[in-house]
Amino acid sequence: MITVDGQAARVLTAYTDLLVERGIRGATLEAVASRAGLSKSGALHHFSSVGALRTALFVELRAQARRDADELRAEPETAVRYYLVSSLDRESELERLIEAGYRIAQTGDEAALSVLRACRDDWLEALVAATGDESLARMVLFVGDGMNHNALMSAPGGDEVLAPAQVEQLIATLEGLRSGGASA
Amino acid sequence: MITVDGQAARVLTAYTDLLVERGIRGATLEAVASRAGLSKSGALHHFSSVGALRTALFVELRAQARRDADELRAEPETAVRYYLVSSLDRESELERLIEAGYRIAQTGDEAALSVLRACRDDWLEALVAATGDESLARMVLFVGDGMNHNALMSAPGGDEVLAPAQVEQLIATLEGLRSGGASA
DNA sequence: GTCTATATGACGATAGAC
DNA sequence: GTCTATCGTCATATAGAC
Repeated sequence: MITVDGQAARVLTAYTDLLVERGIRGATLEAVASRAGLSKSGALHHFSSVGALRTALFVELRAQARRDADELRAEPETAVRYYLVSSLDRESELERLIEAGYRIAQTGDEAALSVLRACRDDWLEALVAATGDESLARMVLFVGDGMNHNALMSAPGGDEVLAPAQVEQLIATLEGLRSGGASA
Repeated sequence: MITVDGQAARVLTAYTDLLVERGIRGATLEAVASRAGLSKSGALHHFSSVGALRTALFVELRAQARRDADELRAEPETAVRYYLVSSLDRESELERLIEAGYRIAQTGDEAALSVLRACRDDWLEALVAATGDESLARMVLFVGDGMNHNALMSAPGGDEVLAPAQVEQLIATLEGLRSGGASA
């Protein structure tokens, strides 16, 4: 967490984790407070309402997404691989924030949708800058979202849809489009 | 609706629509009943509980997905285009059912996840059969999911991320991988 | 800062009249 | 089949003690 400190960060982390692990219905104020080791009122001392907690999550997500897009730009050669591989890293704080934001967005929350759109635009721009090919950048973005979407619905301990070798194959195919120019 | 008739179908349609338009929080029994022109008890006469309503939605989704996969197999030449274009059709009943199922799945509902996985497996198998290329089939699946994901978070009346020309470009690129074999 | 206790409101479900 | 009325539960938020 880079936008909040101390106990507030613990509450925000608990909120994010519960959204990811149990969905909107499981991320109640009581559950969040309990995971952070506080009572409901204790948690509400740090964020004046559940709405304020959501807003804090959006700010954090936006900040981390910007950083991530900057890293993509800094290493244009490995940008495609980096974007796809990190999309699949279910342990990273950024991926957890994205997923949490997405869950909130699915209740119809306009602010969440707006933040997610802004993040996507950051990544698309960074991928365009890194590859110099808008069509390829869009495809990488979509494949990443698609892989992500599928990872989110995999069975708890079940077989992965996407074995490491298959991820490599996807990356190779997309990298092949890069110089080949078979697309545009 | 092919698995239910009459008033029950109206209730199920109302439930699906509300899930899509307002998310889990907006799809309450009262809202569903009201949209179907009934009181809560009136709606509960057709589905004994909200859980039964969910189950009916899963059955309907599964049935329509199977049909759709069969159509993919029946026309292997146009399967890739068909899959991608229909993924973007936000008005189709099947796409609305998928989205509704996905919203339920995000609350942690295991039955919903299981149905969505089954549908995805149907489509993947059908795309493999149609293209004869497992790697390409997976990529088409992911791109479709990614486009879908992005369409879901577009602003109400805002600019689309994906202009028709860009969709055509994506389809052309993926079709190009089909015979070219640059991937496998 | 953190707690307990409580007010207020929404939701799902049932009872019983028509 | 459909309604009105009501109960039980759970969520957010506030009041006030420590």
